[in-house]
Amino acid sequence: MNIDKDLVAASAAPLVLAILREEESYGYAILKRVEELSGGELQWTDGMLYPVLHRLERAGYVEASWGRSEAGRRRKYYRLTGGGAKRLEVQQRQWRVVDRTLRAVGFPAALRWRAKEAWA
Amino acid sequence: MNIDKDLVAASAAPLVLAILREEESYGYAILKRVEELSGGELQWTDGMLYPVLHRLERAGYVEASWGRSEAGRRRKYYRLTGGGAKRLEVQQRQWRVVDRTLRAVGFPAALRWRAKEAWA
DNA sequence: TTCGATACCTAGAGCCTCAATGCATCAAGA
DNA sequence: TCTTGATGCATTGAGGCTCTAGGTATCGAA
Repeated sequence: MNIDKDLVAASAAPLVLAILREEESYGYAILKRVEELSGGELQWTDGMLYPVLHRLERAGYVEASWGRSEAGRRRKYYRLTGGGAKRLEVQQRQWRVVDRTLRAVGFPAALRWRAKEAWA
Repeated sequence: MNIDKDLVAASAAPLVLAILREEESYGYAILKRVEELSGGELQWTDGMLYPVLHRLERAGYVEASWGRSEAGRRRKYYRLTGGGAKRLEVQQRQWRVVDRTLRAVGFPAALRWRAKEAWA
């Protein structure tokens, strides 16, 4: 599904931070994780993700370090910092406020997220 | 509550369209309605709303016409068009996809919206 | 007459996404 | 051996958006 630019912009940072809260990860894997989490509906391009990661790093919400895959490819691993965790909580609160407001004016609630197998 | 720029950008058009789906309205009243719907958490400035309304009009999602209040002040009334209604449905679907994805990665569900009197 | 609420609008700074492009490695298959 | 697809990181330029700050004007009440 095509998602509006603004909505992508609003959800990119929170989604990345929340993914890194699960465990540290790297660009390409984050891309795949987003696709998986959304049941294939969200498909980010790498060209939009890397600037987001760099911005989060500049802001101190994530830290990066170079590593390697088992196969030998270089990877840049990102970890959530303490500040990033706090930031994520703020974003969650903000998201809730907006989501509640939209529901109040007739936006339908999200359907329950079906188990992953439902798409397999 | 302060809401991030990107989240405001993402929610502004859907919220305005949804408000106009209730009934036709004008700038100042929309501002008040947003505050009311959000329980006071969202406080838009007029400087951000008017450009949004103009953009929606250019896009054909709303139509405008001048009127007057009982007291005689001039008002520009906006109505949702057929295209705007369709657009709103698309935005609702998009919002749901993103919201579900965020929940899948640990975002808390919105608390049930309490009755308006709860804030009075 | 002055102030707060009502009511509209715009300009410029600054920020962001997106598409396109580039570089490089690895595994698999022709 | 060579090519292709997946993996992996990054930047640039065009275009679009919000936000702050400002401007104009009317009405009712103090």
